[in-house]
Amino acid sequence: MSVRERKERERASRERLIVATARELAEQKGWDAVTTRQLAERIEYSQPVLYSHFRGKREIIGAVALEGAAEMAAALRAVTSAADGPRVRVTALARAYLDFAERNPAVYDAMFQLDGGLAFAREDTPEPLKDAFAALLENLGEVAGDGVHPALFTETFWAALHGLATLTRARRLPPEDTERRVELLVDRLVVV
Amino acid sequence: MSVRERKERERASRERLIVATARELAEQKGWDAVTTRQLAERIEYSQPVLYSHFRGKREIIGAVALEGAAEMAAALRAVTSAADGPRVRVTALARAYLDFAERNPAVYDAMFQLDGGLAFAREDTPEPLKDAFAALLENLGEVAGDGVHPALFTETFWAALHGLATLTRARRLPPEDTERRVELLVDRLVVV
DNA sequence: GATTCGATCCTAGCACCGCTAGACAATCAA
DNA sequence: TTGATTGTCTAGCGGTGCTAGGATCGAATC
Repeated sequence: MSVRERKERERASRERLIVATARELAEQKGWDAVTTRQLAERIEYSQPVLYSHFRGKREIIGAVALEGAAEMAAALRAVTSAADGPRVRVTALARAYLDFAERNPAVYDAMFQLDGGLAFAREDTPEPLKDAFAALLENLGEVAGDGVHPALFTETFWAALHGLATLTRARRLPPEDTERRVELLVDRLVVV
Repeated sequence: MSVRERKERERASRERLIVATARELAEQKGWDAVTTRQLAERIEYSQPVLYSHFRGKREIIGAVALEGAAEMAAALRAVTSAADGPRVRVTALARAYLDFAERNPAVYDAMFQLDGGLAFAREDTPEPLKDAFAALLENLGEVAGDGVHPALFTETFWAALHGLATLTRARRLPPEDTERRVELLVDRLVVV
């Protein structure tokens, strides 16, 4: 059975290569440049190989999104665990969120802008997505204020961050004042 | 010169037809279905005719975006002028904004998600876009609170609305609680 | 009224896209 | 060694945005 196992390992390894390469290509040249042909050439296999791992391009985007969600959750927890006081934590959280979006625009798009075929806010939502939301909830729930449901507050705060991230990157908002917008958001929304 | 003028009128009329048809098609079947072939067939001309009016698909999206911006500005002013008291006005504004986004998803995408080749937040920004932002600023500036720049406040509030609109439509947020999220946003952000 | 000539529009085609059928080669079991 | 199975590739389908070049048509001139 060891031969079979080796093959399975190799196959899993190639799948990771596909996802990593798609991500890399997307960050370098944008998702438009992530064509099945380009991707196949970069991994040095033919196009149909991609379809033996994923149903199509959509699923590849979804895989990148899941990878990104796990990273984002880790990044958020890293900064919030190092901050003490709810107010300081939330500020750090907001900055880390926007920082992640800015540093990984393609991954962020895969998560929240593109269609990766993933289900959000449901029971069958993939674990990494649930966990990323949980990372937000952990820090935002405690500053929701009396009578405001923690999840609802988290959703609203998240939406505001998402709006800042996307409008800024789409050049709809000038990037200079991002920090002041974050401060305003935290000042007004957070109840300490 | 009357012949020339008639031709110019017809040409302008055809241009409006292209934009209106693109918008209609986008709302019916999504922007992916707005291909130059589909569009050409619907207006009953050949593909190259499109390129005698617009540089390419991007510019057509841009034209739809401008049309949408003018409409949105009008819609926002319509509801805010009928509401008295800053607080009530802002609530009405927020609802009208999200309502516009929900009723005209393709137009909203053209304005804020897709690349229509338009410049935002600059001197050379097209007038309809400036005016749509102005419609927000008119109502939001007065509730920014002391020491907070009206434009900065408007940008932040807008970003929050944009986040709600896009995450909800992309099924990242459950649609049921939209109203409560808006209330929370207005409650916390607005200073009366 | 016939004829030129320029504007206008269409046919045909380019290089690319996502995706897949079917041929082929490599590997395994008997 | 043979036969079946698995894996991968080549080639191709119908689609995309966009454009070159020829046909057509109508206005202006003789």
